[in-house]
Amino acid sequence: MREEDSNWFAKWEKELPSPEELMPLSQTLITPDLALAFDIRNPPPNHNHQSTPPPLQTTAQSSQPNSSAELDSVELVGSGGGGDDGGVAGAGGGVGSDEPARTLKRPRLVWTPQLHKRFVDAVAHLGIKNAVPKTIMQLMSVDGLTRENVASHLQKYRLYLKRMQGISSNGSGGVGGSSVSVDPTDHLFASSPVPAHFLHPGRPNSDHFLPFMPVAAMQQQHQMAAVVGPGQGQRPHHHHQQLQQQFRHFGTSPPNGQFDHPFIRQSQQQVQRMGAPVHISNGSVAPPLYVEDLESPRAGNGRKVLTLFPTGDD
DNA sequence: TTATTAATAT
DNA sequence: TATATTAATA
Repeated sequence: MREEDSNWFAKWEKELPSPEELMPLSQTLITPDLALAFDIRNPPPNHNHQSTPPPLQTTAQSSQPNSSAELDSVELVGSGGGGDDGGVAGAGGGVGSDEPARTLKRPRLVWTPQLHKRFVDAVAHLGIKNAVPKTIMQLMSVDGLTRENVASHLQKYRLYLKRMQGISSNGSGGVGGSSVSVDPTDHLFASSPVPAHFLHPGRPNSDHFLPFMPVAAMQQQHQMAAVVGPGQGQRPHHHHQQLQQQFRHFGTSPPNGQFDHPFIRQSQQQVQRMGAPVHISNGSVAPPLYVEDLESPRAGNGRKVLTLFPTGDD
């Protein structure tokens, strides 16, 4: 009975990111606006406090076919609105003179599977209870991520979870049968496993045999700005397999559906991240790490997009 | 003040 | 389409 719970719990825990994965994995999401505002173009010296991981990429990820440097995180695609170019004016040109860095519009954030995974992991760690935008954002430790970003994503994610709950007893063997099934829009969410308790929050005693989502090989977007122009469909994707196993876990929480984390304390403003040297918009900002201008990979119409990906695995 | 949600905008 | 933004509400 309970052991079953422990079962999935252990299973799930295995997938959880280790502290080492979580902390240092801070993504380098830099808002171009911020960068521009600071007029930074080169990476400032890394002021580590003491034990910050160095050069990352410890694993056998030696090959980075990316000739464009190890730009591993940010990618912006210019936009303008297909066919419509008159939108630039205004603040766009004035950047640099004033310090509108405070009220600049950031480019759209692209939720890559990796980023989403961090999101899910964070929520899993926090428990549904504490999984509120602010907290999630803090736990994620992603540079440049705003509460709004998370809130927006969380909203959609919750809807997704709700949809998933709807289909519990669906044998759905028929391929050509009914409809309930994969929504093309759920691909992103499907790329990350959903903790069981997410689906049934108030059901500690459910010995439902969880069908478990086929987390087999899912689609994976490579580093590519997912920009789509109006009329231009973005269909073809790259298929890749991703498998990252991690061990090590902390947090001894009972499989009750929710738990909270002992650490991650937020006083008021100063969030002592476990060591993530990330600080961004929030009163004082430390110069971002680095920015790099990349040419739009394939922006049909050119929409400003910000995509960040982690040190990933390929 | 933040969180949540629906509606709406880009 | 995916994400942002807004407005209303708790």
